[in-house]
Amino acid sequence: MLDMAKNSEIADGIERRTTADFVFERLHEDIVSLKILPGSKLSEVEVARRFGVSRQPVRDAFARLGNQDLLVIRPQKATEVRSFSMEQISHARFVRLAVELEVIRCACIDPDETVAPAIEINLELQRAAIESEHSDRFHDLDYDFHRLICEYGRRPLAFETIKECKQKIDRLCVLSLTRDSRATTLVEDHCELIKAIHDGSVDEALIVARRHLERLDETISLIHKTHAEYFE
Amino acid sequence: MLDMAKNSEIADGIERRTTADFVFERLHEDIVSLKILPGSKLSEVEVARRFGVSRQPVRDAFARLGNQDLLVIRPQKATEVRSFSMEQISHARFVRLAVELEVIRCACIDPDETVAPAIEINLELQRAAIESEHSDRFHDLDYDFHRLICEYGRRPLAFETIKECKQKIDRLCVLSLTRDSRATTLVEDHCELIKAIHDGSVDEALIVARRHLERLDETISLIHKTHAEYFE
DNA sequence: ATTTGGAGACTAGTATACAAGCGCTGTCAA
DNA sequence: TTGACAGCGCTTGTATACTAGTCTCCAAAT
Repeated sequence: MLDMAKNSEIADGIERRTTADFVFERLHEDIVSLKILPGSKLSEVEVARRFGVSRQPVRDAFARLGNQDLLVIRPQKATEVRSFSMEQISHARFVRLAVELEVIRCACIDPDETVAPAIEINLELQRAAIESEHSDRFHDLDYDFHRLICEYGRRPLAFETIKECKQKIDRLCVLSLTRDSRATTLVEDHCELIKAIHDGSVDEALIVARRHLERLDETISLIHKTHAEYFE
Repeated sequence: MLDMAKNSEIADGIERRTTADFVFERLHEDIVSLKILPGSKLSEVEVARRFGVSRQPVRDAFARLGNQDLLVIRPQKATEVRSFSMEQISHARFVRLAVELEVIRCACIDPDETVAPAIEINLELQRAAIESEHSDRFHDLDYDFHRLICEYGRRPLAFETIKECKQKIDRLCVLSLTRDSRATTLVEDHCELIKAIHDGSVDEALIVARRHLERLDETISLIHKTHAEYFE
């Protein structure tokens, strides 16, 4: 309870970390990992008591989470964890697809070849990860892969946008257990994509990318059916 | 000073409006319209005094503006209005382009024809607006046009994303005075775009859209040269 | 002349107290 | 039995006091 005060002091190596930061990160993690389920009510005072802080930093943290669409805050009403909306999920996926496609187009036209080696290494590691069946490891590598693609297309900031979309969808996909079974297919997609970009065949690359991201859709609609209670 | 308290009470027709909302909106407007210039320092107490409220709602408003990248807030340091960054502007334009292209692709493949009449009317009004040289009116219609395109492609939420990007760029473009001279060209773009979509020629539509959004680039780089002091 | 140290006036972060709206629940009357 | 209404406990919103960093400027020492 009180030990967090110490944490917030010791961890300020580069930037000053506030209590609000701490509360925010903890809550964020709990919400994204579904330790706190959609629809749950969160009281400022209750959370404040739990963390041993005053309401103020909790309030700040709530506001930030609200801005990320994770909480719905209404004056004088209990703020609650936002439940999933098929529209929003679909929109996040749409934006991600749009941005990713455009990044790939950039990569085809004017690639930053200094990034190419890193991609090759990443692909190798992906293959290794699925052989040794480290699905967490693969997940990290997949994340890196899409980041590298953005750098390859000289659009590093695009990954920030992609990341935001990804987070919204990932929160949902925590509910899915079929993740790793698809890993092999996903790696194949990645390889095909890189090959197409190397060959400079824009259209082919875009088709592969589209197919790659569409694989999520079945997972999403499956979850929609099996976990309807978390949808609004 | 105190009259705003009344304002916040009378305006809550649909949803409860808080003092923080009020402060946020006022500041937002002032920042976006460049009444408050990039680099300006904003003090919580000073703003609170100016609006005749306590620091708390101002703090909330600051946090929100910070989340929109309009303010840079650092612990124990004066928060200031974020100056423009060419990277961010360019990124916003990139995301907007990506999303808009994908929306148009949707509109070509599976358009919501119930929206078509509204678009026709909008185009007519655009022509009327530039003839009577109402540039503000044209700006509103342009806004509506891009909203309608999203509905036409059955992606209404996409406009929210486009709007966010637009806002970031528009804040910069307030500095430009050459807006209206281009109106005629822009309307022509709009018409061409709609025609291409109607004809179902996806590639043509995408080319037109690309060209349309690229027109912003010269304006942006012009401002970058003439107003370097507002860039970081 | 340059540097350094410290006072004071800033900054934002936090804690606490109070105000005010919403919703439930229990009671009382029809 | 059922409906309405009052009151209470919950929620968040706001105000204020206090803490603690940061900056600036000026004076004193080198």
